[in-house]
Amino acid sequence: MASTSEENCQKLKDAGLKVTPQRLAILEAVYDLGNHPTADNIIDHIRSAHPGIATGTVYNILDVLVENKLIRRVKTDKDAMRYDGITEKHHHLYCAESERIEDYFDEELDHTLKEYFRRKRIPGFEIRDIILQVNGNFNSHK
Amino acid sequence: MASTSEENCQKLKDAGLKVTPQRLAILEAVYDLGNHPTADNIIDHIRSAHPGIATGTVYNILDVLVENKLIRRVKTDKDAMRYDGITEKHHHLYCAESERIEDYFDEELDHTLKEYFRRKRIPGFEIRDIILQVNGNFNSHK
DNA sequence: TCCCTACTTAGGAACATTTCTTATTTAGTA
DNA sequence: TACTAAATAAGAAATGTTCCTAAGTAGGGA
Repeated sequence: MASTSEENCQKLKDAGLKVTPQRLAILEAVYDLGNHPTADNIIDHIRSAHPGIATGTVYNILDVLVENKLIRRVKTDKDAMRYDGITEKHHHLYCAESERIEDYFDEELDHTLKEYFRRKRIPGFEIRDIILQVNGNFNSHK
Repeated sequence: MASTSEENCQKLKDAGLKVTPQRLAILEAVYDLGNHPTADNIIDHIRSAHPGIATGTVYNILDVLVENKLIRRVKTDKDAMRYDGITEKHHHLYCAESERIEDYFDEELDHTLKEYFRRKRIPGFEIRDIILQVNGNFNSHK
C-alpha cells in the first residue's frame, strides 16, 4: 500500500501524463486515505500540504486519473462520488445501513462469469468487463 | 408499459404514500419516458402539464419513490443520476461510447450467482442482492 | 361533510460537480 | 541552459443535487 513519490511519479509518466505537483499530491492522497474517500476528503487532505489548490482542479485531476486507470471511481446510490486507489479488478460490497464500502476480490467468481458469458452471449453487445455491486449488511464489527 | 392513472394511484397507496398530483405526475413521467431518464428529462416532461413544480420537489419525490421501490436509481460513472421504472430485478448494460443504458434480464444468471454465494459466503457480510454492471459496447444499431 | 394532524410541497439556500477561459508550467529540443 | 509547443492549473461561473423552513394539502375520524 505504501508507495514512494518516485513510484507514483513513474506511474504518471507511464500513463503518458505530465507530472505535476498537484497530480502527485492527489494520487498520494487517494492511496494514503484508503477506504474510498470522497472528493472532499481528498481536498481536505491535500490542502494541508498544498493550500492553494483549486477545487475544480482536484475534480479535473481525479477525472484524468480515472481515465488513465490510475484510480477508479466508485458509484454510490446516494452520497457523493468516491474514489479507489486499487486498480486491479474487483467488486464492491455496499452496506445498506452505513456509508461503508469494501473491496471484494474473487477470481473464481470472475472466471465463472467469464465462462457464463462466453456461452451465453448478449445479442448486439460486446462485453468489456463486469463489475458486481453487492448490496447487503456487515454483520460483524470490524 | 402503459399504465393508467388509477393503477399508479394504487401503487402509491399500496406503498403507504399519500397520493398527490406531483407524485402521480413523476411516476407517470418515469414510465412514459422509459430508457432511464435523468432528473432533468423528468422535470422537462412534467413542466408541460405541471408548470409550477419545484426542482427540489422532483428530487424529493424521486427519492421517496426509490425508497418505496416504485422506481430504481441507476448509477452512472460520469453523467447525472438516472431513474428506471422497472422494479423487477435486472441488470444494466452500459455503453462505453454513448450514454445508452439498457436493461438486462437473466434469471439463469441470477440463479447461478445465488448458488455461487450460497456455497461461498463473504465473511462478515450478509448479501441482500447483487446487481451486475456490464460495461461494453453495442455493436449493432438498434 | 368538516376539521385536524401529519405529511407534503414550494422556494430558496447550501452543497457537490462540471465546464470554461486564461495564465502558467511541463518536458522535449536546440 | 533557454526556448517552445502542448498540456495543465486557477479561478470563476454554470450545472446538478440536497437540505431546510414555512405554507399548503390529503385523508382519517368526528
